[in-house]
Amino acid sequence: MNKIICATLSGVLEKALLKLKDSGKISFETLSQIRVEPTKDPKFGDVSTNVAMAMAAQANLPAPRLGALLVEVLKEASFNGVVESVEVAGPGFINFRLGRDPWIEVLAEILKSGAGYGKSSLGQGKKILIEFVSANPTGPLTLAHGRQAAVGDSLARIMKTSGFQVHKEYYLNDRGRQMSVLGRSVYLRYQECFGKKITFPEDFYQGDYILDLAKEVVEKEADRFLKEDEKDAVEFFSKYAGDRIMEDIRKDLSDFDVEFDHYFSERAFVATGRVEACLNELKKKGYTYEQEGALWLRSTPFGDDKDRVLIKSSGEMTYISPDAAYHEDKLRRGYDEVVDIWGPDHHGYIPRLKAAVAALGQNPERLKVIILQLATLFEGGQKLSMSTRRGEYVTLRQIMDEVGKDVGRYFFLMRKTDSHLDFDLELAKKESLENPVYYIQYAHARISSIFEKYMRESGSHEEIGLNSLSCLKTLEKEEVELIKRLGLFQEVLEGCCHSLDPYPLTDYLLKVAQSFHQFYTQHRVISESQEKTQGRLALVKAVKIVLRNGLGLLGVNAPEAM
RNA sequence: GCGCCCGUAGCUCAGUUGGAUAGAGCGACUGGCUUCGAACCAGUAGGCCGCAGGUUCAAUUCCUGCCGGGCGCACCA
Repeated sequence: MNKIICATLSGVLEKALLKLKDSGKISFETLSQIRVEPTKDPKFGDVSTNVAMAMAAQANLPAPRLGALLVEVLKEASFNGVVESVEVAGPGFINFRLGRDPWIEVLAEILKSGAGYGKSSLGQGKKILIEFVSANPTGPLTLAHGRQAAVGDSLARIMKTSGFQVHKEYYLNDRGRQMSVLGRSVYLRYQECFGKKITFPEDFYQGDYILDLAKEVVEKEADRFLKEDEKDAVEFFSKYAGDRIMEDIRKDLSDFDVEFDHYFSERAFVATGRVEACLNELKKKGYTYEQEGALWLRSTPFGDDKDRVLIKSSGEMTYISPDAAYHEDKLRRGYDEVVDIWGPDHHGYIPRLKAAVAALGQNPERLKVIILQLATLFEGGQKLSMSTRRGEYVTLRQIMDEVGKDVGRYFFLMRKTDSHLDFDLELAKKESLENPVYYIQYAHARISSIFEKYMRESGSHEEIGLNSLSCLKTLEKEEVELIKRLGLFQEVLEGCCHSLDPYPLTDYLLKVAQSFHQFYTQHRVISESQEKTQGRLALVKAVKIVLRNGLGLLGVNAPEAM
């Protein structure tokens, strides 16, 4: 909430403690850190502190007794109308109840900042590179990519708002074995189109889209690849299929409101010779050795649990070679922190990559990996099983078609990144109270409708603004709760940055909507009293601002009407 | 076997730098629209916070050991 208030109060508390010490009523050596925090339950007042409990042992007094002494001193202090009452409760908490003014200040700040409310300088301009999705261009984006896209993009938006410079990157794995298998898969289907008998290997891409791509080529190029050399043909098909699939991926992302600043091509990167240079550097530093025809990285001294192969005995690079070079490159590009979002199946890869990066002379601490747990799709309590190999999976496109972008994004974000997510399609499709997205959007639409009614009936077109706040002479319980909630916005965003997880914001917005609905059913905004009406319009406008800004960070629309 | 994640209400989950009587949504039950959108609100029922120790004024939270579930431990990516 209002940090200034908390800081002021802790200053006052400190003085009170010293005063008690001077008067000989208590004794202590060092002042333990004073914490003043918003309460979670209004019956404990608005803000509370644990000093009495923290200092009890030193002062050699029971906490409630020390609390009582402090309250006595505090009652004599002047708070300039900020604090209404102070009392000691429970095991020794000192609870403050605030007067009207601090709450009006919170609203003033929101109305003043408008679309900028929520911005902070937490990041101090630190440069962050966040890499996510990075799906191989060998098939459509799936449910799992959808969650990554939602988390990565929303986290980037939140961090930007919190004063970080954020750059979003997609690592395009457009070379290597996978691409060649893709090319071969399409090539086989192509031959099949001309009635040629083929056997389609199990580890090739099974999905229907492979056949679709083959048909496209038949249409455009007719049978010319039947005559061509297989190697040339496969090369063409790899490139063609990869490019076409990538087009679809970009379209999917764009429709999901996820825009990358940069698509980083592995093929182009390898072509620069940087990967080789890194391998040479490792050799030169003596971090490699040859064994059984392969080149190994001595990664164990850097915290890995075994050494890793960089170049296979076949002469091909393993995945780690270009990946280590890529991460070294990212760290050298001048970012303070480099964040990756990976699936849980890659978590074992973290020590390996960090070791490689460290061997290349970069500080592995600057590399942060978010392991995003999987999402399982449910329909009416029934788990939908997926198998990429069999070509049975649900695509992000299907999700968007079925539930829409707003619901999709919100659902992907409504669990911690650490937690497995059950995505209930049936619930997501419901346009009812059970669906949290509608619950929040409904609050926003309701407020819009209040303004519409007000404009219509009063004929006024004046902006409701700061000057209306003075009309709020007194505050009802529900109004205080609502304002208190609104004031927590920045802190919630800071929490998201700290834990690298947009989840807390989804929960917060739900609570803002709840506080609003509670207020709404208890009190009327537009009433007989001009003054009350003006004041409450200012209040709900502030609610609208927070909902809109918050939803925007999640990539969810804030509709005027539903 | 080793590593990571998760065990909290019937179900899905919050509870992030340790705080007061452990919360929310769904489901169940009860009540509230002549009034700004009832896509809403109020109330009731429902708990060995997986188990056992430890750290301290205070542990769902931190540490250790077990139990149960998921995932990983490649010259795959």
